[in-house]
Amino acid sequence: ERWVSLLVCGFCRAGLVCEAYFLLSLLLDKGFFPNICIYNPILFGLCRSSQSSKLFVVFGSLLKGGLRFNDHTFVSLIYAYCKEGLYKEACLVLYKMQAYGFKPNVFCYTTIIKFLCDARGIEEAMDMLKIMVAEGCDPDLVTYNVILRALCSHNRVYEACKFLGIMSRNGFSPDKFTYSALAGGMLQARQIELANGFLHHILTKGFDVDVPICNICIHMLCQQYNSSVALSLVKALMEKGFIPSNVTYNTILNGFCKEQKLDEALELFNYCDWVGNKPDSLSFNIIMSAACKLRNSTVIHKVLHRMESEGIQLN
RNA sequence: UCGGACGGUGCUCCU
Repeated sequence: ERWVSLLVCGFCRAGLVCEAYFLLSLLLDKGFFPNICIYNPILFGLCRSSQSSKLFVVFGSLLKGGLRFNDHTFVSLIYAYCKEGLYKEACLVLYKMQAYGFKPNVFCYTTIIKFLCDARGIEEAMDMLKIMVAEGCDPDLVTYNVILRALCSHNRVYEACKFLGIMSRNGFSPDKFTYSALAGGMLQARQIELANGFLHHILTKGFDVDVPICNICIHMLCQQYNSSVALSLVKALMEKGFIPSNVTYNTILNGFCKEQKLDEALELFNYCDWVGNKPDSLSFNIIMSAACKLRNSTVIHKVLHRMESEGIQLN
C-alpha cells in the first residue's frame, strides 16, 4: 500500500492523473483494496485538470464500493462542483458531509469563497464568509488572501486595507501570498500607480520577495510597454542570483508581442538558456498568436516545426 | 497518545 500510494502521488504530482488511475485500476482487478488516501490525490488531479465529470464518476464508484471518505475527499467534491459553476451543489456538500460525520472546515469554505470571488462577485463571497463564521469555522490566512485579492482586483483597495486590520487583530500576519495577492489584484484592476507604490514598498523595505512577486513587477513594466526594460531588469537580477521561471519569460515574451516587437520576442524565444526552463505550450501560444496577427507565415512555420521537434502538442 | 497523504490562496497566453 505504501508503494502504491507513492506511485499514485508521484503520477499525480507530474500531472499524469490518467496513469495514476490506470495503475490503481490494474491493482483493483487483482483484488487490492485501497485506502481513501490513495484516491484523494487522483480526485484532486482530476479537479485541477478540469476533468470534473470523471471525478463524479470515480466518486460514484467510491460510494458503491463502500470506501470511507475523509475530509479531503469532500474538499475535492466541492472543488469540482465549483469548477463547474455549480455552487448550489457545492453548498449542498457542506450539509451532506455532516451525515458522514464531517463538519465543513476552513478548506471547504475557502474553496467556495475563492470560486465565488472569481465567478459571482465579492458580495456572495462575503455572504459565505458570514455563514462560515456563524457555523463556528474561523477564516485563516488563505481565506483572507483570497478575499484581499478579490477586493484589490475590483478596485476596492480601501476595503482590503480594512481587512488587513481585521486579519492582524485575529492574529494573522501577511505572507508572500498576501503581498502578491494585493499587488496582482491592483494590477488586474489597472491601478498602476497603487501597484507601483506598493511593490516599491515591498522591494525596498526588506520584505520577503519571491519569484511571483518579481514577476508581478515585470508584468507591470510590460503593461506599460517597457518590455525591454523588463528584460534588462531580469538580466540584472539574475546577476544577483534571481532565478526566473517560465512565467517570467512568458510575461516578457507576451510584452514584446503586444508591443509588436516580434523580432525581440523571437530572440528571447530562441534564447537557448532559459536557465533550466524551456518554452512551454503557453510560450508557443503567445508567439504563435503574435505571428498570426502579423500574418508572418515564415515565423508560423518555424514555430510549428519547433513544436514538432520538441514534442509539444497544439492545444 | 503520537506519527502518516499535492486538501483550499498569489505571478504569464487564450477563454
